[in-house]
Amino acid sequence: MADVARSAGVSTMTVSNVINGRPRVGAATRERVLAAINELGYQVNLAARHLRAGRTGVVGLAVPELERPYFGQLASRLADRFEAQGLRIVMERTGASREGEMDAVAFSRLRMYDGLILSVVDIDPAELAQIRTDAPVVMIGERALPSGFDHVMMDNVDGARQATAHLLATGARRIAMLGGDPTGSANMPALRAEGYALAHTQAGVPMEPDLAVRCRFRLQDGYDEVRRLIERGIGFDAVFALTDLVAIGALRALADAGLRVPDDVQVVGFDDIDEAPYLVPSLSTVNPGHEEMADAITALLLAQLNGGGPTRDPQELIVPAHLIRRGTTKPVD
Amino acid sequence: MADVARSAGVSTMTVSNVINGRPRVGAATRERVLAAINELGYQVNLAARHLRAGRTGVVGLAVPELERPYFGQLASRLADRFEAQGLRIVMERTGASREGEMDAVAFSRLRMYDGLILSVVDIDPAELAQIRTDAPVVMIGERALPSGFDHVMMDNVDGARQATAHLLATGARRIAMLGGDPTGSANMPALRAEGYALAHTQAGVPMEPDLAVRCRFRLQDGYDEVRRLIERGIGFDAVFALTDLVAIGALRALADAGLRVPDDVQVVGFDDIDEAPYLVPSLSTVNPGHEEMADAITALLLAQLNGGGPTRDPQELIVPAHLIRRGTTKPVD
DNA sequence: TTGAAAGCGCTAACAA
DNA sequence: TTGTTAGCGCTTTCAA
Repeated sequence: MADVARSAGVSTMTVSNVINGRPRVGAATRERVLAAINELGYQVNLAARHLRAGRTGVVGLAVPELERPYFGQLASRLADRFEAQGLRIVMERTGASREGEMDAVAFSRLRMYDGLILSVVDIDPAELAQIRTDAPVVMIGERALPSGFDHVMMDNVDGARQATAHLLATGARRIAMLGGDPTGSANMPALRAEGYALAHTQAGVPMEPDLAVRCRFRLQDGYDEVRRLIERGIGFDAVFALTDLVAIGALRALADAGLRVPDDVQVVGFDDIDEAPYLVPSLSTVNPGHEEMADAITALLLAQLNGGGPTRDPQELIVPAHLIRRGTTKPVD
Repeated sequence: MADVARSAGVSTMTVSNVINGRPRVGAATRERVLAAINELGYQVNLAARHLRAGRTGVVGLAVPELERPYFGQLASRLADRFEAQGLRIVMERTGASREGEMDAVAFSRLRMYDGLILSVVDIDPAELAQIRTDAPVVMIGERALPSGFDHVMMDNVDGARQATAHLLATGARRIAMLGGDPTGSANMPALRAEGYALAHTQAGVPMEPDLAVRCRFRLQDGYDEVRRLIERGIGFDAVFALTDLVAIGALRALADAGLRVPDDVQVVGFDDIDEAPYLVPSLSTVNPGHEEMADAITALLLAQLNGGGPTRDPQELIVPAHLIRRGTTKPVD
């Protein structure tokens, strides 16, 4: 900028004024400055501007994995909303690890982002609470954490309960659950497992431990675990997959085994990803309230941004989930 | 930092040394500084550090849409590679618009990113060439552009040719093409359309203009266009979808119409997204060389980063594509 | 309408 | 081992 100023025979301040389109600059001066900028190929240094301004205009979205459809679709919804406010959304991954998640918080604390939306998976609630940050942060995804952060959750328990209840109502009695994590307590698999158990209790149907299979959230995992159930001769008449991706893998394994969906085995997923209605048969799944979540996240973060940090008491919001009945489940009798 | 220094009774330089783990600091001093940091809740300001260092350790990946599986999966591959080099990948969207793409370049030029990977869709080649930037940039996605940037492409023409040739070899004679853009010349749809045409010419099979349908790359578009073809009574015995997402939409429309795949209508997609092998029937598609592209992109960008900019002549790389035969196509006789 | 001075928070280079 | 100085590139404030 100093070069430009020198070349145009003005002060850096005038250059700054021209660049930022501030009014009180003479036309001739402006011309000269613009010419110099052009000639020298000058470009603003944002790092410096941010240092000065104390803000970046960027909102970070940190998710476990960049390739999970759910997160891509969430990012897209958030980007729509934040762009309308003149803010950029950038997405990065934490690798679903404690470190990655702490890193993301650190990164935003460190003023690269004006605000951060963090999908927490592996971080310890106690550890979270310890983080001292005055940077705007909204947490998403898991259950109520005693963390002191704004927090938007989907209703994992009730969504899973609805899915399982529907399967039971359509006559299923042996429902395999793919992805349940019997160990954790506040994490997503545990919550969805809770809903699965709740529906069984409410319907007075006993659960079979062999049918609760722990697995990760990839296509391959759903496929492998269903195959394994079949090979082990463990009979089941329905599958509740903890994510749609797992459900897609399961559907493939069922087809390979010659089992018809939904006649022999019904399937319900969770997430209602964009692809769900287009599968053959179309996937019944739990819609976690996509638009409402995006709205809530946006509103909470904007409130913090405008308020200069987490001034209010931390908000906790649970967005209602609802079951979408499609082709992989039978109609209720 | 000054506060910390004052509180610990040392200079800011010593604080800096402690924070960055530099060796020559007395143990007692270090303790005192750490205590002060802790007590004051001090956090480094990265904007300042970047201003100083002239680099950010971040590589930007700008793609048309965050929710397209292809890009999520590409991002994941790139993140693996760059993280191994101690660099963060952050992903943002351009909206497939000229402005968005120019913005992305501007943003990186402006030193928010050490380097940028840009998936170009809508930007004008001439305009691109004009951009004066000494920031490391690698372009991906489209055909050779006279742009002066490093550029990694998939082999759109040959991939489409292989897909179409396979359909012709299995007996298909009326192949609908979904997504072809008859107008553009250097863009992806046009290139894939070129491969489609080439295969017809080589096989001596005439093309039917009604079968080349222009559409966008969403699930819904594939669905709508196939429905429309059927409603208009335009017969076809195969579909070449310009992306896998479009293919998935098409498969759904075929199923709705009671057409069996691959017996009545064969289908081939393009991209080989992770979901393709898990569909029922599994999707035959063109693998554009995922790993090779990620390797090439990483190598080119790292070379620029280490060389301090685009010092070499710009490189252009075309990664070979290959057809993956799965369940939506018939075996060759 | 324009400019000079000061400082955002950090660290390289050098001095003590 | 620790401290001083200077400056990265920008913009706010105040003066001309």
